[in-house]
Amino acid sequence: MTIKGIKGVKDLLPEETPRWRLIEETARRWAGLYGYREIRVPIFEVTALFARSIGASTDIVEKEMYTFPDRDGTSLTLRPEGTAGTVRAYIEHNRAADPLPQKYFYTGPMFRHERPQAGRLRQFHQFGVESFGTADPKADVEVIALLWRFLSDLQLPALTLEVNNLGYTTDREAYRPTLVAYLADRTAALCGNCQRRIETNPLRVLDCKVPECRTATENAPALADSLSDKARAYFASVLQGLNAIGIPYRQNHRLVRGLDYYCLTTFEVTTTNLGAQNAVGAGGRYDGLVETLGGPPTPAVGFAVGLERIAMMLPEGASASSEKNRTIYVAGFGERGSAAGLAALEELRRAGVIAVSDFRAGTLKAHLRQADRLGCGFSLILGDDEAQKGSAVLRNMQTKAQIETLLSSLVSQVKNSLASS
RNA sequence: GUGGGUGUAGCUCAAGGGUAGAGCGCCUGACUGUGGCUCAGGAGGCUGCGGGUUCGAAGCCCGUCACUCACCCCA
Repeated sequence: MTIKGIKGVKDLLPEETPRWRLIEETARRWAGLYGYREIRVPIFEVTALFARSIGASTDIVEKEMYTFPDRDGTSLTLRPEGTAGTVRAYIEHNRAADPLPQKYFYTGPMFRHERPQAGRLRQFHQFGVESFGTADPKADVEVIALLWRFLSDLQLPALTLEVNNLGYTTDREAYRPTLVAYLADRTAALCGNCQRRIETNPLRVLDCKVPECRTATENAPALADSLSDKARAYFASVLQGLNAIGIPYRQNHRLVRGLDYYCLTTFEVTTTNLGAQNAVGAGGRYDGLVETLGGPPTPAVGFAVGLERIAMMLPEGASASSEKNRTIYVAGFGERGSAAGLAALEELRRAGVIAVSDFRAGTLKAHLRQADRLGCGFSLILGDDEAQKGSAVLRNMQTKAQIETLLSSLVSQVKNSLASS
């Protein structure tokens, strides 16, 4: 029995990595343009970190974490998301004491033990940003703008931005009983899951996709109606900011995030063709989290996007710039020719020219076939005859034009040809 | 955790009880030092695995594993 990869964990083969580089480079570029700096935090942390930040009763913590004991018995967990570790690092290094705006981005693998399906894996990748220490609604606007510009730049189809106001914790605590009372009156009309949710997470009932639940909650009391003036004013400023900079959004009063730490602004960007999933990225404000994890009271906003989901949506031909036509294939054959070819390869590479060869090929025909398959712009033909003369033949693979060049002036000749093609 | 679908050549898929096939890809030759195109030839399979039914199983039955989609939940 040969060893295979783990369920829900995928290899990215060389054919696909250019698409991924395009996504990652675009993400880094936009994050940089907005003044976010990269942070790299560990891929695993003490389990308690995630339990405390994400929320002990969320699905992620209850049943989806890769948790294992360290040798001394400490419970460790592969990170299921990026915010917890970033916050931990922020606190641990006392970044609050630094007078600069604390704006971070991260990218990397996350782990959740779920049943894999389209757009959902056990090891998946996220890009995310966190803005610490700014309570101004402009910080929310900035984060949303960054998310929107980044995804728009990639030309993902049918992007929609939905925003909602969850209010302050006290607002939700005030609203919860009225919602529960409303739902309790019509449990029969709700799906089984929602009947359970009345206890565990009543707000989520509003976000249920089952049509019966949607109609049943049609006239439910809205969270928006029981928000405090302060929360309303805050959210109004966020919307005003989005209007001012031309970010199109839709208000969705039913939008509820799955993680416990969100407050005030929440948002989600959806798109099509993601199978049953439709969220590419989501985020919100989480003012209480830093304090919950033992840091000073710190306002914060952030988002995360799923890189696999972006990759699924990316137009077919999209990829980072190709290097193929700038590559020169060295066809060294025959005893002296292949020896001279090896030297030429190395010389070209040290001079900054992308140079390749297939050492399995023994004949010129086989070499040129490989050059063609690799899509190289030029081939350097170097057989025994040329080696004897101290020369080589440089062939333009498109035009078939060939020029003979001395090996002593190889690099300059090749660079000239590459530049003029 | 629950349910559906699918497992046949490197890839995409045919064959629905009677010798396992096609397209693409790969290798060789036509072209002995010139790629793509064309033509001719060739290699490649315990039909996921284990049992059962049958004279005979890729096919039917049972089990099992893998992949996949969906529920749940989420990025």
